[in-house]
Order: sequence, then C-alpha cells, then structure tokens
Amino acid sequence: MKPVRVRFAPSPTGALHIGGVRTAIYNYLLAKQTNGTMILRIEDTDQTRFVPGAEEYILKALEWVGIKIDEGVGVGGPHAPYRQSERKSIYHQYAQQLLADGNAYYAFDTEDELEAMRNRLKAAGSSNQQYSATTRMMMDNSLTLPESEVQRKLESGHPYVIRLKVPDSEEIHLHDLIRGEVNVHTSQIDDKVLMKSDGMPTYHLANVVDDYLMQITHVIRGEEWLPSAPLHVLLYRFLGWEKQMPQFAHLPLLLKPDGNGKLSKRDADKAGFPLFPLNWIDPTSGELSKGFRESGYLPDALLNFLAFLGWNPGTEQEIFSLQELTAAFSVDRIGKAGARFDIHKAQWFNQQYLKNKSNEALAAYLLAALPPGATCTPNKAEKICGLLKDRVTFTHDFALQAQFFFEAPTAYDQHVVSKRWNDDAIKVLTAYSHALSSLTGLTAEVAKTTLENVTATLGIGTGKILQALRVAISGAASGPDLMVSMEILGAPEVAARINRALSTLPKV
RNA sequence: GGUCCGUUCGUCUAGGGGUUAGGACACCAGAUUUUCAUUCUGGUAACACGGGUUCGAUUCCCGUACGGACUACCA
Repeated sequence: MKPVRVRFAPSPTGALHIGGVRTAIYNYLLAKQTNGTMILRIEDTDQTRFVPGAEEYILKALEWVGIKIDEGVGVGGPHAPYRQSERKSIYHQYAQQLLADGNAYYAFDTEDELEAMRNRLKAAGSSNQQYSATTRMMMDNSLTLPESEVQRKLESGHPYVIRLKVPDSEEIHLHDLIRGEVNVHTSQIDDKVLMKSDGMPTYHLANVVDDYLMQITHVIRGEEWLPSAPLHVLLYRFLGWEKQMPQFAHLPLLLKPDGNGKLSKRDADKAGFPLFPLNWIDPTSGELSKGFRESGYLPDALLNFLAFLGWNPGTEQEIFSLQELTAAFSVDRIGKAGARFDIHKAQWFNQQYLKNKSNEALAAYLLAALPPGATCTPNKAEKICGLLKDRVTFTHDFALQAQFFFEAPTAYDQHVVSKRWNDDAIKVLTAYSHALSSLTGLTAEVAKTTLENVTATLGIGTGKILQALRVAISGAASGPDLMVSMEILGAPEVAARINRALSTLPKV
C-alpha cells in the first residue's frame, strides 16, 4: 500500500475520551504500516467550548499511549499552522470561492427567525424542519434579498453566516471502507452553515479544506460523522477537489458496558473505571476524572485492548505489541457494529502485560509508590516484583502487596490466628526463630531446609504451621511464596517478626 | 418524527449456503500450590424475529423488531 497521510483531529474541549484514543490508534497503525504520516490537527473553531489545558492533555495522552505524531500541533510541518483557529483566512478564501461560484450564499436570519421557521414547518406537519432547498427562498438571505440590500447589510456589519447551497434533488454516493456504499438524497441534507457569524468556519468547511490542503488520503473517524459525510462529498465537488477526495472509514462506536447508548463519563464513574488515558481535572468545576495511567494500567496494554475493540486480526493471537499491531492491522477487518466496553477484558490485558514485563521495568512502579519513610534498593525492588508479578493486575498492586516487606505487621489476621496459632505453631516458631538467629545469609532454600529440620526434630508436620509462620511475618492470611519472602526480608528481620508475634499473640 | 448505520455465547469476536458454529474475557467445577493468586484441565452459554431464494440457510434477498448515530452559527 502506498504511504498514507492520515490525521487525528480532536477538538480541545476537555480530556481526550478513550474512544478518541482508539480512533487515533487506528489512524496511527495505518500510517505506520504504510510508512505514511500521522498528523495531529486541533479543531478549535468553537471558541465557546475551548477548555484551557485540553490541547496539552491531548498531546500528553497520545504520547503516553505510544502514538507518535509525525506532523502537526506540537511538532510542526509543511502545512502549518495545524490549529484551525490560526487558519481563519484560508477558510475565508474558500468560502468566497463557493460564494462566487454560486454554491454558497449569505444568510442573515436571526436565531428567532430560524426558530420560527422550524416551528412553522413542524406545525404544518413537515417531517424535516431544515434550512434547505425547500425553505431557503422563504428566508432572509442573499438568494431572496436584492443585491443592493445584501451589500448594504454586509457593509453595515450586520451579522451573517455563509451557507452551502445544497442541490435540491440528487443522490449522493459515498464509498466507505468499512460500510461499503452509502447513498443519501440531498433532500435530507440541510444548507449547512460553513462560516459562522464570528468569522470562524464550522467543522464541515474547515475539515474539508484542511484535509485537502494537508493532502490527507484516508479519513478515519467516528461513526457520528457518517450522516454528514455526503455533505463533505458535496464540498469536495464544489471546491473542485473530487479527484483528490480522501477515502472514508467510519468507525463503529464504543458503547456503554450495560444497556445501550454510547459510552459516557457517567457510565464509567458508575462502574468505577476510567474513561480517559490520564487524570484530568476540569478547570472550571475542579472535578477529577480518573485516568487509566493513574488507575494502574500500562499504556501498551490499553493500546492492545483498545485496538481489539472493533478490530481483530482474524487469528487467535490476542497479545500484540505495537509493532505486531502495525503489521497485522487492516481497515477491512474493522467491524461495523458498536463495541461494548468491558473493563474486565482491559484488566486481563493489563495482567498479561504486567506478567511479561521485566522485573527491572516493574521495579519502577514499586519504587514510585513506597510507603512513607521506606527505602528500597533497585535490586531488592526487582526481586520483590519478580515474586509478585504473577499476582498483580495493576501497577499499584506491587506497592500494595509488597507493603509487608517494608513495614512489620501491626495486626494479625484473626481468622488464621484463632485457627492456627496453637501449641505446635508456637513450639516450631520459637525453635525456628532461634535457628534463624544463628544464620548469616538467608536464601529461600536455606529458609526451607531450616524450617524442615525444626519441624522434623519436633515431629510436627511443616504444613500445619506454615499459616502461622506467614501470619507472624506478614500479618496476612495469604500472600506470595513464603520462603522467597523470607529471603528478601533477611534472617534477622524474620526472626524479629516471629519473636514479636510470639510475644504479642495469645496462646490458643 | 425523518435520514443513515447496525444486530453470532453475558462481553469482545472468528466463520460463512451443508461446521459438533471456533477462540478470548467473565462465570462455574476440578487439578496443582504451604495460603491467596498464577498455571493447567473441563463446563455452562450465541447466529433477534418473520417471510422468501435454495435440495439445504446462521450465512444471500426483503420485511419486522430492537439498538445506535445524526437531525446546531458543537465538533
């Protein structure tokens, strides 16, 4: 396949939703696979929805997930600027062209007039209350007003918008890479506003102009754009760019985990899982939205999980590195139906990735979340992670489960104590602690043989007292391999903990 | 309401005119394990419905139902 030029074009209205991340991933995979270019364009034409910090968030989030931008906001490139608010004059120029060719017109209608028109049509029983071929001649625009009046209004600074003059009776054909042929009759398309009264373009104009100018070959975006895609086709035609029109691929939506509808922040909060890659604090409300990163997810696991929501390679392999995904990806294996978001699967991916990471890489997560005052050498951290890696689901589980390595237990599991803290246990542990105190180095092997020697001489089964030993050392009823745990703790610490349990725990 | 898009186990999905409809997650059971977890083995569980076409339809066609998106001077 020839190198593609694809773009990811979010608007900076808040944190980047996980669905947006998936869209970015698919774009990126196609770009990398074809040795093409991944472009980041910021669609900030709605000044009223601008949220400070959102753009930085988008950049950081993509970086964390592992998506590198080749061209665009943050890196620059031959088609700069890549922020639409900085390209106003460009859109203006093409709007003028459409006007000159009779494919667009000025409209002066106020909001009230538009409202009145819709109500009138509704009352008349019309199924379609749009500003369109059937209604435009009844409105206040350059098609109905004498030219002198139009000029007067424009010169006097009267607010206006520029609308597309959609042909009244025509079938628009569109080939979508995922859905095949899609046909829409122009009677269903309204005379969309192209330029707003504040001088900014709407998405429709800006998107088409930029995609053309930036030589985009494939538009991969969410399904919510499918209904307006025919409108975009019309724009390409009117602008004379039909031959350069990119290929479209409209992605299925991400659905809420239960019930129906598209995934929203409310659902995520309700089910207790994140919806954004990184933590996000809304600048106006101060409300915190949890990120996948802060919730203990690995970026490559999230990427893998997301890539599989709506796409699959057709084989039974599920764990894919970014490189493998790049090689295996293909647009025609993207499904058509919406995918329900199941956080269990994400957790499973995370667990798999955690297990496959090197102890060295994992140690960083443990070191970053040590209990206050605790110190730990990198070497020890790696050992602990190696011991724990089969038992964790999230990155923060390391610190959680490793806590007893850094803090002696302050409480003991009551259930184990009442069941296992008996005379036999006390006898064995007393002797074991004694044996340990004469040892210099302690390996898991030595810890084990030493214990077996003690139980053998006392004639007590080792298995009978292991739970008591564990509770003395960690306070908990369950945990990682005891012998290795003792090796990491060291003989003096183990002996001290046993002695302390011996002196604090009541005899049964 | 209108337009467009969609519908295989609870979930993500493979498949495709004749299959025991496959895998994964989740769930359940068993095995292993000093515990919990891991791991292993096994199990429950799906072609929305109705008409065609056909020797045969889950697969193709048409309807219906259900779901979703869109229907802004938001993207």
